[in-house]
Amino acid sequence: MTKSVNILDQNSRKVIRDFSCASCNNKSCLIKKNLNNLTSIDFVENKKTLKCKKGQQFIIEGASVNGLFFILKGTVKVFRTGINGREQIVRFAKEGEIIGHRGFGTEEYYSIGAIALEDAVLCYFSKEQLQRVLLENPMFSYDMMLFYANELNRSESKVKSISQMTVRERVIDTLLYIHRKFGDLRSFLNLPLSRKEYADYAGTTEEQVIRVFSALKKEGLITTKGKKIAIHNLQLLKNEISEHNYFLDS
DNA sequence: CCATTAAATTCAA
DNA sequence: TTGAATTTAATGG
Repeated sequence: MTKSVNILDQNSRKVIRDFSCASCNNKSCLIKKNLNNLTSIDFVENKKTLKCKKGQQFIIEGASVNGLFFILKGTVKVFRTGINGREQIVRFAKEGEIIGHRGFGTEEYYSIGAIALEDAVLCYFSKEQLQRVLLENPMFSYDMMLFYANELNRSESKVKSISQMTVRERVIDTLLYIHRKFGDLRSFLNLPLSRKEYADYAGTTEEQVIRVFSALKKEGLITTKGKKIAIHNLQLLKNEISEHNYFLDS
Protein backbone atom coordinates (compact mmCIF):
# COMPACT_ATOMS: atom_id res chain seq x y z
CA MET A 1 0.00 0.00 0.00
CA THR A 2 1.22 3.42 -0.92
CA LYS A 3 0.80 6.49 1.21
CA SER A 4 0.48 8.62 -1.88
CA VAL A 5 -2.43 10.99 -2.05
CA ASN A 6 -2.54 10.51 -5.79
CA ILE A 7 -5.19 8.38 -7.36
CA LEU A 8 -4.02 5.18 -8.97
CA ASP A 9 -5.50 3.90 -12.16
CA GLN A 10 -6.33 0.27 -11.48
CA ASN A 11 -5.69 -0.83 -15.03
CA SER A 12 -2.47 0.92 -15.83
CA ARG A 13 -1.22 1.15 -12.25
CA LYS A 14 -0.12 4.65 -13.04
CA VAL A 15 -0.94 7.81 -11.20
CA ILE A 16 -3.64 9.79 -12.88
CA ARG A 17 -2.68 13.42 -12.94
CA ASP A 18 -4.73 14.60 -15.86
CA PHE A 19 -8.43 14.75 -15.10
CA SER A 20 -9.47 16.39 -18.37
CA CYS A 21 -12.19 14.82 -20.47
CA ALA A 22 -9.80 14.65 -23.41
CA SER A 23 -7.53 12.17 -21.68
CA CYS A 24 -10.29 10.26 -19.92
CA ASN A 25 -10.97 6.75 -21.17
CA ASN A 26 -14.33 6.00 -19.64
CA LYS A 27 -16.12 4.74 -22.69
CA SER A 28 -19.44 4.66 -20.86
CA CYS A 29 -19.34 8.32 -19.86
CA LEU A 30 -21.96 10.20 -21.84
CA ILE A 31 -19.89 13.34 -21.93
CA LYS A 32 -16.83 11.51 -23.17
CA LYS A 33 -18.93 9.75 -25.75
CA ASN A 34 -20.26 13.02 -27.11
CA LEU A 35 -17.10 15.03 -26.69
CA ASN A 36 -16.63 15.53 -30.41
CA ASN A 37 -20.21 16.63 -30.94
CA LEU A 38 -20.36 19.21 -28.21
CA THR A 39 -20.67 22.74 -29.49
CA SER A 40 -19.15 24.45 -26.52
CA ILE A 41 -15.98 22.87 -25.34
CA ASP A 42 -15.51 25.35 -22.52
CA PHE A 43 -18.22 23.46 -20.73
CA VAL A 44 -15.89 20.54 -20.36
CA GLU A 45 -12.92 22.70 -19.51
CA ASN A 46 -14.80 24.42 -16.73
CA LYS A 47 -15.79 21.27 -14.93
CA LYS A 48 -14.68 20.80 -11.37
CA THR A 49 -12.95 17.63 -10.37
CA LEU A 50 -12.80 16.55 -6.81
CA LYS A 51 -11.00 13.74 -5.10
CA CYS A 52 -12.98 11.80 -2.60
CA LYS A 53 -11.44 9.52 -0.03
CA LYS A 54 -12.84 6.12 0.80
CA GLY A 55 -15.88 6.43 3.02
CA GLN A 56 -16.32 10.11 2.30
CA GLN A 57 -19.83 11.36 1.67
CA PHE A 58 -20.09 13.85 -1.17
CA ILE A 59 -23.84 14.17 -1.45
CA ILE A 60 -25.87 14.72 1.68
CA GLU A 61 -29.59 14.16 1.77
CA GLY A 62 -31.37 17.45 1.89
CA ALA A 63 -28.55 19.55 0.47
CA SER A 64 -29.49 21.79 -2.42
CA VAL A 65 -28.86 20.60 -5.95
CA ASN A 66 -26.45 22.71 -7.93
CA GLY A 67 -25.20 20.30 -10.52
CA LEU A 68 -24.46 16.77 -11.52
CA PHE A 69 -21.65 14.38 -10.63
CA PHE A 70 -19.95 12.03 -13.07
CA ILE A 71 -17.63 9.38 -11.70
CA LEU A 72 -14.21 9.51 -13.29
CA LYS A 73 -12.74 6.85 -11.08
CA GLY A 74 -13.87 4.66 -8.22
CA THR A 75 -17.12 3.18 -6.97
CA VAL A 76 -19.89 4.83 -5.04
CA LYS A 77 -23.03 3.83 -3.20
CA VAL A 78 -26.20 5.85 -3.46
CA PHE A 79 -28.67 5.58 -0.62
CA ARG A 80 -31.73 7.00 1.03
CA THR A 81 -32.35 7.10 4.75
CA GLY A 82 -35.71 5.93 6.01
CA ILE A 83 -37.66 7.27 8.97
CA ASN A 84 -36.26 4.71 11.39
CA GLY A 85 -32.75 5.63 10.34
CA ARG A 86 -32.49 2.54 8.17
CA GLU A 87 -30.41 2.93 5.09
CA GLN A 88 -31.75 1.83 1.74
CA ILE A 89 -29.06 1.51 -0.90
CA VAL A 90 -30.52 2.58 -4.20
CA ARG A 91 -27.64 1.56 -6.40
CA PHE A 92 -23.93 1.06 -6.71
CA ALA A 93 -22.18 3.13 -9.34
CA LYS A 94 -18.83 2.90 -11.03
CA GLU A 95 -16.73 5.05 -13.34
CA GLY A 96 -18.57 6.73 -16.17
CA GLU A 97 -21.84 6.86 -14.29
CA ILE A 98 -23.94 9.81 -13.28
CA ILE A 99 -24.83 10.63 -9.69
CA GLY A 100 -27.48 13.00 -8.44
CA HIS A 101 -29.47 13.11 -11.66
CA ARG A 102 -32.86 12.68 -10.05
CA GLY A 103 -32.63 16.09 -8.50
CA PHE A 104 -31.66 17.71 -11.76
CA GLY A 105 -34.07 20.27 -13.14
CA THR A 106 -37.09 20.28 -10.90
CA GLU A 107 -35.90 19.12 -7.51
CA GLU A 108 -34.37 21.66 -5.25
CA TYR A 109 -32.84 19.29 -2.72
CA TYR A 110 -31.19 15.90 -2.94
CA SER A 111 -33.36 13.06 -1.77
CA ILE A 112 -30.38 10.75 -1.74
CA GLY A 113 -26.92 10.59 -0.24
CA ALA A 114 -23.80 9.27 -1.91
CA ILE A 115 -20.60 8.00 -0.42
CA ALA A 116 -17.38 6.69 -1.97
CA LEU A 117 -16.68 3.00 -1.42
CA GLU A 118 -13.06 3.50 -2.42
CA ASP A 119 -10.92 6.48 -3.28
CA ALA A 120 -12.72 8.20 -6.12
CA VAL A 121 -12.44 11.10 -8.52
CA LEU A 122 -15.60 12.96 -9.43
CA CYS A 123 -16.37 15.43 -12.17
CA TYR A 124 -18.86 18.09 -11.26
CA PHE A 125 -20.87 20.11 -13.74
CA SER A 126 -23.03 23.01 -12.70
CA LYS A 127 -26.72 22.98 -13.48
CA GLU A 128 -26.49 26.10 -15.62
CA GLN A 129 -23.69 24.80 -17.82
CA LEU A 130 -25.40 21.46 -18.26
CA GLN A 131 -28.71 23.01 -19.18
CA ARG A 132 -27.05 25.11 -21.85
CA VAL A 133 -25.22 22.13 -23.32
CA LEU A 134 -28.34 19.99 -23.28
CA LEU A 135 -30.22 22.65 -25.25
CA GLU A 136 -27.45 23.01 -27.78
CA ASN A 137 -26.62 19.34 -28.34
CA PRO A 138 -29.44 17.01 -29.35
CA MET A 139 -27.27 13.91 -29.49
CA PHE A 140 -26.09 14.46 -25.97
CA SER A 141 -29.61 15.16 -24.78
CA TYR A 142 -30.84 12.03 -26.46
CA ASP A 143 -28.23 9.92 -24.71
CA MET A 144 -29.18 11.51 -21.43
CA MET A 145 -32.82 10.74 -22.10
CA LEU A 146 -31.99 7.10 -22.74
CA PHE A 147 -30.09 7.06 -19.50
CA TYR A 148 -33.06 8.44 -17.57
CA ALA A 149 -35.43 5.96 -19.19
CA ASN A 150 -33.13 3.14 -18.26
CA GLU A 151 -32.87 4.30 -14.67
CA LEU A 152 -36.63 4.49 -14.40
CA ASN A 153 -37.00 0.98 -15.72
CA ARG A 154 -34.43 -0.27 -13.27
CA SER A 155 -36.00 1.38 -10.28
CA GLU A 156 -39.40 0.02 -11.22
CA SER A 157 -38.10 -3.52 -11.35
CA LYS A 158 -36.39 -3.00 -8.03
CA VAL A 159 -39.68 -2.07 -6.42
CA LYS A 160 -41.10 -5.30 -7.74
CA SER A 161 -38.24 -7.41 -6.46
CA ILE A 162 -38.38 -5.89 -2.99
CA SER A 163 -42.09 -6.41 -2.68
CA GLN A 164 -42.40 -9.89 -4.18
CA MET A 165 -39.22 -11.81 -3.46
CA THR A 166 -38.24 -13.72 -0.37
CA VAL A 167 -35.21 -12.69 1.64
CA ARG A 168 -33.15 -15.46 0.13
CA GLU A 169 -34.17 -14.43 -3.37
CA ARG A 170 -33.38 -10.81 -2.72
CA VAL A 171 -29.93 -11.66 -1.43
CA ILE A 172 -29.28 -13.84 -4.47
CA ASP A 173 -30.58 -11.07 -6.69
CA THR A 174 -28.14 -8.68 -5.06
CA LEU A 175 -25.25 -11.07 -5.61
CA LEU A 176 -26.17 -11.40 -9.26
CA TYR A 177 -26.52 -7.65 -9.61
CA ILE A 178 -23.04 -7.08 -8.21
CA HIS A 179 -21.71 -9.85 -10.40
CA ARG A 180 -23.10 -8.57 -13.66
CA LYS A 181 -22.21 -5.00 -12.91
CA PHE A 182 -18.74 -5.40 -11.40
CA GLY A 183 -17.76 -8.87 -12.53
CA ASP A 184 -15.12 -11.15 -11.10
CA LEU A 185 -11.54 -10.49 -10.19
CA ARG A 186 -9.57 -13.71 -9.77
CA SER A 187 -12.86 -15.48 -9.16
CA PHE A 188 -14.07 -13.14 -6.41
CA LEU A 189 -16.69 -10.45 -6.92
CA ASN A 190 -14.83 -7.34 -7.93
CA LEU A 191 -16.46 -5.13 -5.33
CA PRO A 192 -15.90 -5.64 -1.61
CA LEU A 193 -19.06 -4.93 0.33
CA SER A 194 -19.91 -5.51 3.96
CA ARG A 195 -22.82 -7.79 4.86
CA LYS A 196 -24.59 -4.67 6.03
CA GLU A 197 -24.29 -3.16 2.57
CA TYR A 198 -25.73 -6.27 0.98
CA ALA A 199 -28.56 -6.05 3.48
CA ASP A 200 -29.21 -2.38 2.78
CA TYR A 201 -29.43 -3.07 -0.92
CA ALA A 202 -31.56 -6.21 -0.58
CA GLY A 203 -33.84 -4.57 1.97
CA THR A 204 -33.06 -6.91 4.87
CA THR A 205 -30.83 -7.02 7.91
CA GLU A 206 -27.19 -7.91 8.25
CA GLU A 207 -28.05 -11.11 10.14
CA GLN A 208 -30.40 -12.33 7.44
CA VAL A 209 -27.72 -11.81 4.80
CA ILE A 210 -25.16 -13.67 6.90
CA ARG A 211 -27.56 -16.56 7.32
CA VAL A 212 -28.42 -16.74 3.64
CA PHE A 213 -24.71 -16.65 2.84
CA SER A 214 -24.11 -19.49 5.29
CA ALA A 215 -26.86 -21.54 3.64
CA LEU A 216 -25.45 -20.85 0.18
CA LYS A 217 -22.01 -21.89 1.37
CA LYS A 218 -23.37 -25.16 2.74
CA GLU A 219 -25.01 -25.79 -0.61
CA GLY A 220 -21.70 -25.17 -2.33
CA LEU A 221 -23.02 -22.28 -4.39
CA ILE A 222 -20.63 -19.66 -3.05
CA THR A 223 -17.59 -19.33 -0.82
CA THR A 224 -16.49 -16.31 1.13
CA LYS A 225 -13.24 -15.00 2.46
CA GLY A 226 -13.94 -11.97 4.55
CA LYS A 227 -15.59 -9.46 2.29
CA LYS A 228 -14.60 -11.37 -0.80
CA ILE A 229 -17.29 -13.58 -2.25
CA ALA A 230 -16.89 -16.18 -4.97
CA ILE A 231 -19.85 -17.48 -6.94
CA HIS A 232 -19.43 -21.12 -7.88
CA ASN A 233 -22.62 -21.92 -9.66
CA LEU A 234 -24.01 -18.90 -11.38
CA GLN A 235 -26.66 -20.83 -13.24
CA LEU A 236 -28.20 -22.38 -10.15
CA LEU A 237 -28.43 -18.96 -8.52
CA LYS A 238 -30.06 -17.52 -11.60
CA ASN A 239 -32.52 -20.40 -11.68
CA GLU A 240 -33.71 -19.63 -8.19
CA ILE A 241 -34.96 -16.21 -9.13
CA SER A 242 -35.86 -16.90 -12.73
CA GLU A 243 -39.58 -16.87 -12.02
CA HIS A 244 -39.19 -13.29 -10.96
CA ASN A 245 -37.29 -12.51 -14.14
CA TYR A 246 -34.35 -10.48 -13.16
CA PHE A 247 -33.53 -7.38 -15.07
CA LEU A 248 -30.46 -6.47 -16.92
CA ASP A 249 -27.68 -4.22 -16.09
CA SER A 250 -26.88 -1.02 -14.30
C1' DC B 1 -32.68 -7.58 18.54
C1' DC B 2 -28.29 -8.38 21.52
C1' DA B 3 -24.07 -10.93 23.23
C1' DT B 4 -20.28 -13.67 22.35
C1' DT B 5 -16.52 -15.51 19.83
C1' DA B 6 -13.89 -16.00 15.58
C1' DA B 7 -11.98 -13.88 11.79
C1' DA B 8 -10.30 -10.24 9.04
C1' DT B 9 -8.64 -5.61 8.31
C1' DT B 10 -6.25 -1.42 9.60
C1' DC B 11 -2.60 1.16 11.39
C1' DA B 12 1.59 2.61 13.13
C1' DA B 13 6.02 1.34 14.83
C1' DT C 1 6.60 -6.40 7.68
C1' DT C 2 4.43 -7.56 12.01
C1' DG C 3 1.25 -7.76 15.53
C1' DA C 4 -1.73 -5.03 18.50
C1' DA C 5 -6.00 -2.58 18.05
C1' DT C 6 -10.17 -2.13 15.85
C1' DT C 7 -13.78 -3.57 12.94
C1' DT C 8 -16.59 -7.06 10.83
C1' DA C 9 -18.52 -11.87 10.37
C1' DA C 10 -21.04 -15.70 12.23
C1' DT C 11 -24.05 -18.00 15.49
C1' DG C 12 -27.06 -18.83 19.04
C1' DG C 13 -30.06 -17.12 22.52
